[in-house]
Amino acid sequence: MSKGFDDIPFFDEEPAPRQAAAATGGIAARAMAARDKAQRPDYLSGLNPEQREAVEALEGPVLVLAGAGTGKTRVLTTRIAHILSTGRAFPSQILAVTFTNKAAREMKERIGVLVGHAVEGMPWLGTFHSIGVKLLRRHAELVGLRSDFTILDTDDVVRLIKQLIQAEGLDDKRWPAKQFAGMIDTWKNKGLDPSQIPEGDARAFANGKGRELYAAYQNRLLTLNACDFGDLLLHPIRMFRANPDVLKEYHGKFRYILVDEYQDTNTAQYMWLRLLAQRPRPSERSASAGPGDARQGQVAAAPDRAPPRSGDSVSASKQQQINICCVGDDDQSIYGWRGAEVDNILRFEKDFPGAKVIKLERNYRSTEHILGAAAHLIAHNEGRLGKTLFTERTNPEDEKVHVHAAWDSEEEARAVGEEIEQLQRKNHKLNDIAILVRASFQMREFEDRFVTLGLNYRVIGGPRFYERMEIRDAMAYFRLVCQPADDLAFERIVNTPKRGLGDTTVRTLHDYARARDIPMLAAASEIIETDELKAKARKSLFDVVADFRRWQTLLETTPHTELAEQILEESGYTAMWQADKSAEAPGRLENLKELIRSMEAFESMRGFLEHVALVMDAEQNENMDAVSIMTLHSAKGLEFSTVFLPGWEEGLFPHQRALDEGGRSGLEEERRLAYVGITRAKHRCHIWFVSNRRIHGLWQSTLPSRFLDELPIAHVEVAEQEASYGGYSRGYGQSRFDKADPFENSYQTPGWKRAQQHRSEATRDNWGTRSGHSVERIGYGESGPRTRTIEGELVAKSTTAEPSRFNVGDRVFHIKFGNGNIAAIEGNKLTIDFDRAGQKRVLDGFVERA
DNA sequence: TTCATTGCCCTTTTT
DNA sequence: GGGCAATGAA
Repeated sequence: MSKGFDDIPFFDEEPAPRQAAAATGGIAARAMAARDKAQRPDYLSGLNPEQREAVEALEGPVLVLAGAGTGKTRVLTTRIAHILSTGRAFPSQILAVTFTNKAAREMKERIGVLVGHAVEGMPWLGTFHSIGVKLLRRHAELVGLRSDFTILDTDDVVRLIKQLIQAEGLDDKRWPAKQFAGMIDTWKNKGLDPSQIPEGDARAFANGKGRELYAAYQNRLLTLNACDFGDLLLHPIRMFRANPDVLKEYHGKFRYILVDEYQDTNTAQYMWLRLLAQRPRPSERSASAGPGDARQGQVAAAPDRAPPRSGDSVSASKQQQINICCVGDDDQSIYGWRGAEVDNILRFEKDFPGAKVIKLERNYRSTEHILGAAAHLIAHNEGRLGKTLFTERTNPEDEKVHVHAAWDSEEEARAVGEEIEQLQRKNHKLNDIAILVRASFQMREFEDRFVTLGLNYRVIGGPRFYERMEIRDAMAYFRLVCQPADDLAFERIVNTPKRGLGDTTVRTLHDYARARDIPMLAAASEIIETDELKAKARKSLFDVVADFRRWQTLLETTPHTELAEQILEESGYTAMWQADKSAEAPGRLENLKELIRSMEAFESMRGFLEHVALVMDAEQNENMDAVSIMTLHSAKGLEFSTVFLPGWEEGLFPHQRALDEGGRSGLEEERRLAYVGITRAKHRCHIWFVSNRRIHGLWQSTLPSRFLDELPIAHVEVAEQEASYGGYSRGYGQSRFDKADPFENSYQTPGWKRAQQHRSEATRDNWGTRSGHSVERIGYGESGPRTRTIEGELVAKSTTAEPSRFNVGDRVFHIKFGNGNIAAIEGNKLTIDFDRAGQKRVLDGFVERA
């Protein structure tokens, strides 16, 4: 974020009079408002005072800082309902943006419940991208597109960039297209045109040709009449800047702007919102020439494509205020790595002078232990707006947050599995249970275990339906029928199924098309009239062209699902998979059927294609009772009765790369992620760490996460686990937890001191960013689950220690698993075949001779 | 064109 | 260690 941004006034120095909004609603509206004041409508009655304030503060900018589980969505939806039912705006005058389709869908449903039919008329409720598409379809020509432009997904983009890299005569090995796609994405998140990217960035790629390559990419997109996801935001920004009259039209249109998850907005989204929420000063010349923009130095009108901007000053007649309301939680900002600017939320009051800030701190989700743990953890972050969640529901029965240690990830998975089975026996629904991991590779172990146990699970956020090869192939056919200029689609399927149109043919065709500046399909229909291709290829291509011509004519006459089926049939695509005898072929055919089925819900093939471009996920069956396994990132916004948080180890969580690349702020984002994880839990939260984890195929001894140190002892209980605390020799029957202070004395033992030393050395060596860290460790040494974490670490070292006092075959007793025979010994780790509990790995400190 | 070998990556992910 | 993608040989 550039400096000097702060002092750019967001609104006119003198905001329009507040009553303006109500006045435009007319007398009826005012009367309705008055009536509503007198007798509160139902929908307001269930709100707490802060929520109500957030709902009723309809005029002027509002920032709602909504902590986890404080009824954020409720406030948003009720606010919209309130605006509508008090007659302050028509549904079409409300702009409500979310980040995900899921959030948009949910909002729509919930507003529907509150106000009934009116939601149908809320055309501007959607994701940033879907609203961007809507704007662009209307004004495509202003940015050099036609309104039937296609939206490319990341896969298309990478393929396209690869072509460009090769066209530049560069080595596509040395300069991976994927990497460059990522760079473009980053630039676009920041709202940067090719001319505006930092010199260093531009030089870093493709022998210094980064900027040229980016520009070439943008040109290619225009030729293809296509957009990538970033363009869905940037084109509208360009369009508004270059066409103040169009912007003015929308200023007149949107009375109320609502933004969900404001902490996740990136710079481009911020600029987009700013344009829409800001009314230009009367004296100000066209928007793109404003001093603010010059200083910002970001998106300018595309010089060669955009029409000349009018020099007219904007006539700012007396207009009603645009009322923006942003809802978010700075503590849940976890998408910094993909361009989100927490700053946007931290800076809100400066951006929107006179903004009302409302904090929602009353939590309706979690027990006080869970909240206490989460709050204490997140308090270690600096630069927060500072909220403290509280709950009024206290229950002595509530469990503390559990911290468990395990020897390795396998044991971790096994123990979690057991715990889930126990919950299941107590009639807990699996749907209420989630395992939230830091990185997706952690999922595998749990999946394996659950398969063995026969425990239902669902992985959320895996490879998506629309990303599957067969679906993308089929979609490419449909796209090409609807949009003959879609060269990427053409190249994808021209030889799928195999038609003998290999690289050489496609290359020839490609060159032909480029030379004449026409789409490849058009080039194909020309080239088959010439003798540039060999007879065989020409015949094949002739058939392809004929097919597409036929399908295009059918587009208007045949029902789209029927046509889709026909296309897959006639192209030989279905036949291709039918002939395939590999294991996944039947599944793919099934997916294709599913694809056709899902088209039924749409009016036309075009409508369907648009949906798929924007909504990459397909609904999955929620009917099954199953444990959810997902990453912490995808868990945001969800809640579960019981949450397992495995893998709290240094290097994994916080992730090493976050520390290396993000430094202090990287660490803080990791901590927010931990906060998000804990606050997903309603009743039970189990945190795990292991002593050994396999990373990149190598077993590594790991240290417990520093986040464990940052949990408050008052709300945390370190669970007694059969393994992993092996060095911890204490008699059975006298639990540590029988004592008032379970950690009594333990931090004075030589073992603890040794471990602490080891630990601080390790951390000093590995993390320069930790220099100031000891300050953060509240209560280190006096309280906190230090002992156990340390013991867990000691175990890792103790494997090579003295020989075990047991021998293979010994009969032993374990307090939890009962009697068994030792099957194997590795250091102090025993593998024991228990009579009743089966084979377990246990540390020898926990068994005695039977 | 297909299969096999080799090499490379390995945090998080929406649209 | 393993999965995937690209390359090279048959």
